[in-house]
Amino acid sequence: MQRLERGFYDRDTRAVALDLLGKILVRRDGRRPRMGRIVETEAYLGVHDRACHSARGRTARTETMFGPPGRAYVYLVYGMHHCLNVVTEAEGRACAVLLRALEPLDGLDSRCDGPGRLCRALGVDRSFDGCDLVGGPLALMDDGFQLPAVDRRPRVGVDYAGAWARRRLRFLIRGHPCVSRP
DNA sequence: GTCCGGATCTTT
DNA sequence: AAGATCCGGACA
Repeated sequence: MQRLERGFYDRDTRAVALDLLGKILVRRDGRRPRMGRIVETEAYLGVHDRACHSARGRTARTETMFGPPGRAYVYLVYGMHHCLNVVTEAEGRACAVLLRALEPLDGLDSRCDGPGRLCRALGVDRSFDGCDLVGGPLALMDDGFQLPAVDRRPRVGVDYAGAWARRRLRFLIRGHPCVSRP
């Protein structure tokens, strides 16, 4: 099982969102590692994407997205749920992939279908914003899993984004029971 | 300073 | 179908 390196993230965001399907997210904190397989992602394409946070400009909250690829961008939605994203492409492009659902593999007792549940299960909160996925306590691994058929759908909860809301930038493993919605 | 709406989840 | 709950961003 091999940890994904910087170059994996420094690529087209849609390619990263697709290739993250089937990879394993690991949270190490000195106890038993918690891990799950990624079954659903969404691509956010930078400052021109009206659904992407970076489209409203560079601020303290979105600073991490504007930084180098391979770091975690974590934010709070609806005042109560955290969302974990992976920064992609070259520094300054401000693109990211949202991790929406995992199939629990080890050390996880609760469901991870949905970005909020995923973060709660792994104990990820805003203190993880900016944390390096190539070298930190949060890691993405490749275990050679062969990806089955993939479906593409419009992203969830971004209806305000006009034409961008209709683009099929959500990727999921077809028919997988752990996706957040069919 | 005030106001508004959200990349959600749980409960009814 | 609705409520919880709060921060960032937009205005003034």
